Amino acid sequence: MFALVDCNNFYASCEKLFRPDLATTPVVVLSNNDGCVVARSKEAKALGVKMGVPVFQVRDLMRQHGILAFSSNYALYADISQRVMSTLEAMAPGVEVYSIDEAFIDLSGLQMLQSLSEFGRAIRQRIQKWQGITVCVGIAPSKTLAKLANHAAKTWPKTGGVVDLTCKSRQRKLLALLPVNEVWGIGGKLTKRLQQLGINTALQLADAAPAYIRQHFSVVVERTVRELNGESCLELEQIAATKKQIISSRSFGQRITDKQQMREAISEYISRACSKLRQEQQQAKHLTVFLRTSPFSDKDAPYSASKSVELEAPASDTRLFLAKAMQLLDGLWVNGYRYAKAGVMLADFYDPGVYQPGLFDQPEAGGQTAAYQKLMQLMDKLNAKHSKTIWFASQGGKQEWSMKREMLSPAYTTNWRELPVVR
DNA sequence: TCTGGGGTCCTAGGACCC
DNA sequence: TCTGGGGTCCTAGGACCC
Repeated sequence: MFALVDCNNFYASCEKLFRPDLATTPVVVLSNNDGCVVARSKEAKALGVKMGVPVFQVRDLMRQHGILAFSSNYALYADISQRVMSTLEAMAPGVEVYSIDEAFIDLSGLQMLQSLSEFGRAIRQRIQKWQGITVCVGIAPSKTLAKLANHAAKTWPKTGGVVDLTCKSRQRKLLALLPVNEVWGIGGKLTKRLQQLGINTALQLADAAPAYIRQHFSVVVERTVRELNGESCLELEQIAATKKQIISSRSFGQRITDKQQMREAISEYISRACSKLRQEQQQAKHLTVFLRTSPFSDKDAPYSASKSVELEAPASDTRLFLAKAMQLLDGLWVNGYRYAKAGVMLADFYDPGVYQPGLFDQPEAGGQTAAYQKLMQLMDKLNAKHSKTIWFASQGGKQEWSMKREMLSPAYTTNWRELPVVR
């Protein structure tokens, strides 16, 4: 038995947390670069602001109704998220942190102690009281059903924010009400293809023969069908799997047309990616660099390209990756385009020390020495206290291309200088 | 003028092996 | 006239998630 705990309007709720004056104000949170709406308070939803819409398309609507916008403040959201998750971890032995605002809980065994809906309500009350964040709880015998139960808890206030789908007949009642695209794992493309087969509701998908679905789609969709029938196919994953790739990329605050600026941006992304890599205690053997113009502009000439390189041996040395990335950039850069975005990707990971080199391999110059390790450790340590204490000259100082964040709220809980003040 | 970022998994098809 | 069968590995692309 699983519970899915999901924070309501998470980013928007975080923004309101230290702003009681905004309790009933419609609020939206924007994506990086202040580009799209990625979260909406319930007031903003009611006014018809759609998820994912570019801000410039709803500017009038926002002005008209006094909708307040915030730039993404990940330092704040990540910290509040951690507090919510540790509250959950204190209440149940098995917790899988699934995303920044939701977690699955293993309920097996807990039934003996109390009713599951009661447990759901207890979670809700405690997080409301301790973190000031409202959550909804869905309870069911499979993760996919727990997701739907949570959806129901969010949709119908009468439920009090907790829905228990233990009972088969309640499951079917809910499934009949929901269109198939509400099911976890069924996106736009699959919805279309399912509809062509006459499958429109979640219940119709649940009642399809698994073999038939396997034949027309894939094992993934087959698993979804089984899960919808209460057969648990997806386990609780408490230990986060080691990453298989690390991407660092950003759209630019303003278009880049100058190669030197692009070198700075790529250097910045390499530096971030390598520091993440060391945090994971991994080494990477594969590097990709990509850049592109805006896919939305119809008057700019489009250009998108990527190049990759294999290192001779896995590494996590920023300097080594910087050098390789600059070589790749030389092969990618074409004068005359207005570049909108670039990024780097590290892949093909190894635990330090396990890679078996080829007989004739030369270790990359400056790659794996003890001195390098000390240098990187020192850099990481300095930057952990205050990010950007120390950086590579190639990352640039002014970073004129860096992302727009014009409506950023304070890092209330993670920066001494930005603590909320009570007067 | 202005449109996010970071991931995972699966499949099909080609290359290659014996 | 008639030209195999079975398998692995890798990659690109597609789909999904939050």
